[in-house]
Amino acid sequence: MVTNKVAPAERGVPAYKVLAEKLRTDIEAGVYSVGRKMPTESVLQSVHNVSRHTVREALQILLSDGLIYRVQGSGTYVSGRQQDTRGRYVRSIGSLDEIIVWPDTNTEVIEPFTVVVEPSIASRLELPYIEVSKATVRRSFEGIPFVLTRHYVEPDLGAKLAAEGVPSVGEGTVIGAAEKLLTKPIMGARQEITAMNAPEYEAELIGCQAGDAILLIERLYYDADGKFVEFTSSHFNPRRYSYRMELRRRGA
Amino acid sequence: MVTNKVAPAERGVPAYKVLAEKLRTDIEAGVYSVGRKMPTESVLQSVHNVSRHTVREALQILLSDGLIYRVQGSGTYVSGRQQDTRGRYVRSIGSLDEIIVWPDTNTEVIEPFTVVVEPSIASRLELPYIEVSKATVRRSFEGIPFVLTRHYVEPDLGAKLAAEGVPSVGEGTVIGAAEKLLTKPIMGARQEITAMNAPEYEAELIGCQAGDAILLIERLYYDADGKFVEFTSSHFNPRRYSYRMELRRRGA
DNA sequence: AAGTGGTCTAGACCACCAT
DNA sequence: TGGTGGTCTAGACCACTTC
Repeated sequence: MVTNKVAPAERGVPAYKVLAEKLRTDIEAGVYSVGRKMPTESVLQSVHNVSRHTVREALQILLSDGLIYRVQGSGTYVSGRQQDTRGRYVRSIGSLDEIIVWPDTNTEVIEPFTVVVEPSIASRLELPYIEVSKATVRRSFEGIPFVLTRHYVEPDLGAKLAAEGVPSVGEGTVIGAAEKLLTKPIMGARQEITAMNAPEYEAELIGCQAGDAILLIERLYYDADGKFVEFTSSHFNPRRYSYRMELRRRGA
Repeated sequence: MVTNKVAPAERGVPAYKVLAEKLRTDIEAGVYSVGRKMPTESVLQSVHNVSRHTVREALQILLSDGLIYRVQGSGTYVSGRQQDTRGRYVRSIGSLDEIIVWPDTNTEVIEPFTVVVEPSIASRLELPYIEVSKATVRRSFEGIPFVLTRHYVEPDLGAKLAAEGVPSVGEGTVIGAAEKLLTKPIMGARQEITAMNAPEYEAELIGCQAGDAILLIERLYYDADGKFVEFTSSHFNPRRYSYRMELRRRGA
């Protein structure tokens, strides 16, 4: 019975993650220069004393992060790409983690959580009734408002959030606060992006004219059980906000 | 020497991809209802007569597509959502691979690749001169046009693509054709989404009125070396197209 | 306690690239 | 032809959920 269970190098952290972190650090430190070859799987295997499978799991992480690319029969190469930003409030969003924190912006409460009757929203959250808790907030960047967001949660959760003073002026997000009150972690969100002509109410709050084209982004957050936790509907002024994301190659 | 090499079920297609496709079809056909449990790894293993590793590779694909989610100790669940695909062409895009193929739509060439002088575009592609090759196409879904796209590549590449009859009527994408002419693979794209009021020319071609809010999506594709290969600018009619994506938790 | 997904090992054959 | 990454098997222990 061969069962060499190699103890993870750190408490509770899987070996492949430890290895991936090490390689990531090496790449960012320039140990393997851009466009050049990385060590082969075989080498990594013996150097770090793990199985090939573990090596491949580590490389898979770097691959899906776009740090490396691989060519069958040839080798593994460092790929690297720079970043840039300026002007408008540009956010690069590729995963949920980047939404839960929303740095450098301020929240302004237009309307705290109160129960309203909105069957279509309740149905989106798959609630067995027609009431939901709704709050409206506005976010600003450098003092200039750029988005109006309506948050919808089930009434119970809305009451708890309201009791904690959420949404609150300053930093933090509603979904971030909601997660702390839940047993299951937020697992993901389904997002839909479209354009619409600004209604008067929204236009005034985000600093544009009625009829101007604005971005509408709707998100449905769900927890690990697949239960929907929050629905948000955000109206963005496109001159003050740009939705940017990086698309990466997956497997092949 | 145990070496049961199970022949892939199809010509050259790996077993895990075949299995993933099968499961995807089943999910979309509603064989496993939303929010309910999928078969366990152990069951899939024996039913499809493959190793557990192969099963996990297949499930990994569905996981990264957001079709399923998994809870340790509990099981695998379908996270799919019913689509309200009435008339609109709804796409769910999470990775580059889903862009390179664009099923069920038709391409119409408005203008083939020709060299034009556009300094701002050339600069976006980081070309050392001000000329670029430009082509304009329109895509339709079920016979109804919904997007007008301008493609920009460096003049050399544009000439080669033109010689191959790209863009062409029918299926296939420009970036897909371009990749075949390159030495390095397409690695990713930087994408920016915003809204604008439709100019007259675009409005007419995508079936809306001038001034209507439309979606503008710009993409800058780059290869494994980080070299920019193509820039595209697409104007979508939001009533006929919806940009949908799944945001997932990364590390946790 | 039983069952599920998460991690890991050892070893094999294959497809492809470089020489 | 030898080396590299791609695919696959068999089996093991672990962490966690569920009963």
